[in-house]
Amino acid sequence: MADTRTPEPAAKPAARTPDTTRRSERSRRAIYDAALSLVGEVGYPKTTIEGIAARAGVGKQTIYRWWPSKAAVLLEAFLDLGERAAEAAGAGGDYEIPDTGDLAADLKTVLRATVDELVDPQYEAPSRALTAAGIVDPVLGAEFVEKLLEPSLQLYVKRLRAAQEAGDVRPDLDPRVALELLVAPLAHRWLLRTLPLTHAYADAVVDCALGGLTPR
Amino acid sequence: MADTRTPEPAAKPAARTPDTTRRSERSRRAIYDAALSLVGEVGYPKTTIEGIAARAGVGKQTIYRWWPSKAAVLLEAFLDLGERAAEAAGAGGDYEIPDTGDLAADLKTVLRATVDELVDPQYEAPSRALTAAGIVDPVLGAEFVEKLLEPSLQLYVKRLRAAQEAGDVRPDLDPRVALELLVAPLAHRWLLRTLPLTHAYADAVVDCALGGLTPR
Amino acid sequence: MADTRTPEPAAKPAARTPDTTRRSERSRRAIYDAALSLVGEVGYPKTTIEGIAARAGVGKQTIYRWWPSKAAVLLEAFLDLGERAAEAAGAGGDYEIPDTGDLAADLKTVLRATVDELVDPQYEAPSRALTAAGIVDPVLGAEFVEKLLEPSLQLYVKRLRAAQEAGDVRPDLDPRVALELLVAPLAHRWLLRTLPLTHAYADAVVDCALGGLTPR
Amino acid sequence: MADTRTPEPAAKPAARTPDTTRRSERSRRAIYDAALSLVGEVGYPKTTIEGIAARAGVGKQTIYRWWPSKAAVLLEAFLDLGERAAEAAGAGGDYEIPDTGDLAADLKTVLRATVDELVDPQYEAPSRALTAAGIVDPVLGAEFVEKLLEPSLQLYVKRLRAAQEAGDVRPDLDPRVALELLVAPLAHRWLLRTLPLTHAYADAVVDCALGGLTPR
DNA sequence: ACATAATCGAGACGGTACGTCAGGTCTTTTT
DNA sequence: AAAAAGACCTGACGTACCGTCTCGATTATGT
Repeated sequence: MADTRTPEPAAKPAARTPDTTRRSERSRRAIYDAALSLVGEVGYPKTTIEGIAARAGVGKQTIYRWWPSKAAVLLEAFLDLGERAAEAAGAGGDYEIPDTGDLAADLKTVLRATVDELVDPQYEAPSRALTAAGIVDPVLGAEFVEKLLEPSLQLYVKRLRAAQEAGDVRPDLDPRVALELLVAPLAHRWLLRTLPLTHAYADAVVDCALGGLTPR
Repeated sequence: MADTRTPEPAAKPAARTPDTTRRSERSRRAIYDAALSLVGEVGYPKTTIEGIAARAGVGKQTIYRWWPSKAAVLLEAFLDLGERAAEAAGAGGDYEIPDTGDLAADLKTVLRATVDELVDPQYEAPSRALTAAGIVDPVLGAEFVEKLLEPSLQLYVKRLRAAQEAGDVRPDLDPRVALELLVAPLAHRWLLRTLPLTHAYADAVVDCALGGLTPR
Repeated sequence: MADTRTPEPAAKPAARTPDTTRRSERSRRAIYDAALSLVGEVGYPKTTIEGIAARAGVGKQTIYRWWPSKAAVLLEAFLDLGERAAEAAGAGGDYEIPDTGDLAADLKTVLRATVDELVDPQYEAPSRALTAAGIVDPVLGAEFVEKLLEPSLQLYVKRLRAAQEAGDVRPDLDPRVALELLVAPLAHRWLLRTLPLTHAYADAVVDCALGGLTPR
Repeated sequence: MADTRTPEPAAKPAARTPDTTRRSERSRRAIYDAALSLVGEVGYPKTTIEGIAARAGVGKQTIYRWWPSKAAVLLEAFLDLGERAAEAAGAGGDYEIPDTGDLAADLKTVLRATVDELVDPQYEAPSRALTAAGIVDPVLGAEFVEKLLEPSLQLYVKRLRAAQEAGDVRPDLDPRVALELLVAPLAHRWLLRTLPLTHAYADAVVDCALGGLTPR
């Protein structure tokens, strides 16, 4: 969508900018599909560009022409997967955290859904792979955060701001910090597999974060 | 003739167990050093087993004999680094979270130290690499958590239990959940580089987690 | 005490001379057997010193102590095989080409036997391997010729000299040249597999060599 | 061309057939040169595929793609050397044994030339290596004989047939047997280094073979 | 008879080369 | 002009052996 616009008038003289208008949509789709299925089947490290090209019925150069790395392919494929899922599910592209007036309940709803998504076997392999790649490669990591993570986090910022206005959250708090108190524990358990990631845990995190550790 | 008799009652014929007593201490040290320095210099993905062997002045087989993978080498090297640092620093091998009676202050002290360690350039590359490898490879991840992470987390459990007895923390809380409220946000920022990881952030997390998000 | 004296007035200080009297006969036998059987089974190039040691139930060093190379092991093993065969077959260690007075018949008898030996599957693999190794390595080749080939050739020299005295062979001929006219064609066919090596061919060679190519 | 079609309904899935038309002539030449020079310098056993690739400035895979073994590379390199030498020397690609009417003289001419070639240091190392490899490996040996040896031998067959028609050679003789009486002794001395290989020896073999061993 | 010393089995070690796999570039032909 | 195909150089993979070396544990004399 935003894809059709050339993202850069290319400052770099060495930047070989292939003509986006002539790009084969068929190939791109096939590459996305091949990349995701391969990561699911054999894991990220054993997924190779040659393998993706072969399964997609595509020349290697077609991949190298449009993506700088295996991780970049997977990131785009994953974004595309999300978009397609969004299109399929809801008409509107934008999600919101519900605001029923009951902050705790709203947060539990959302975090439970997050738990479900994280443990969904279809998504797990590629998102782990992507996260791990981003941890090691700062450039990829920045893109990962910007395109995939930050939009979701902004939803929390919005909901928490509303809660502050409603008097449900202390007004002096930075919503960025608050949000991380809610989201980071789930991410932690998922990434490091320290303990099982369940709905009960999501509830406990919400209660604990809202009420604080100290007695009242 | 001797071939026909099973020299081992073991089931797995593939289990080649080299003789640990004959192992060369010199080689092991050299491999640890080479692995850590290479990861620091060229990054984890460009660190190769051949490279480690070459820099350590060691045959490749000596690495393959004792470790199953590059990640395993690095994990052990990192553990060894920790041990040596511990030996050098303090006489006793055991650390504790201080207990001055002021829980918030104690936690801030520890989390600030954690921040310092995470951004220490010497440790950053290998620990990122290791964490990322553990995220993708469950076996390695389990080992990483068990040997490196869990011991640290237990210190929080202990300190929080003490705080519960002292009435500084709500007695109904699971210390594991509480601890993650404190630790996970730091890990989150460090791993995903969403926002800068500072002492101020550590303090904010402690205040926020102890006091809770809702007004009192 | 014996250690302090240099066991050899030799120039080479590196000359490690193991004590032959303490040598293990069991090991030597086992090494011979292992070497011959391995060459028969997997061929000469895939026969390794480690493999011989393993099959013989012997340490690698025991081989390196007594032989300079794989080829040397095999050569000795082959010589030993010949000796044992000789001991088993005839009482006397010395062979002779029969002298019935009929030179052609005597030569045919011997050359037919040679054909049989060359195509014997048990001997073929090791002797091909040995010959090939000697072709490439002059030192080994010299030993091969001296210990294995030359003794046989001397039998022809003797028989041909007798034939010259009896007036059956032209007196001006060099027996060395004459002998090669008889033996080399067989060796040629065997080594290069140009055409089948048969009794009929042995007979043809004898007739042709004795009578000459030109009409009489 | 027929190569590119046929995706193959064939049974063998292992049959990887690279596209000959896209082959790099530069690489092939470089590999031939590197192989021959290395064999000349360090000998056949110490010539490695890695070494050939390095000297030729070629990837190892480029060798493995087109040849099954080190020996096969050398064989082709040697054949190519012969072809180039032939092109350089004479216009016509075909050689003949001269027919001056004096069979003995003609044979001596050719066999002396053969002697010269065999002791030529440039050719000696690779041809010994090739011969030895062919002795041990029947497949290679067959190719060696067919492509390198047999064409030369056919020249003898032709000359000997002519001699038979001219009445210089007994008409009942098989030219294949006769030819081996002439050629094999030279090969024997060359391969096994029993005695020096000289022009005088070539002459003696011719005289002896033509006249026969028995007195006339 | 027993201490002495070399050989023995075993196998870890620093290396070299193997044959394979994939990366990323380049070229050729097809669409 | 991009795409499918795939040959090419590069370099790492993990394995197999090389020949050296160090370990106890046998032997096997030679005082």
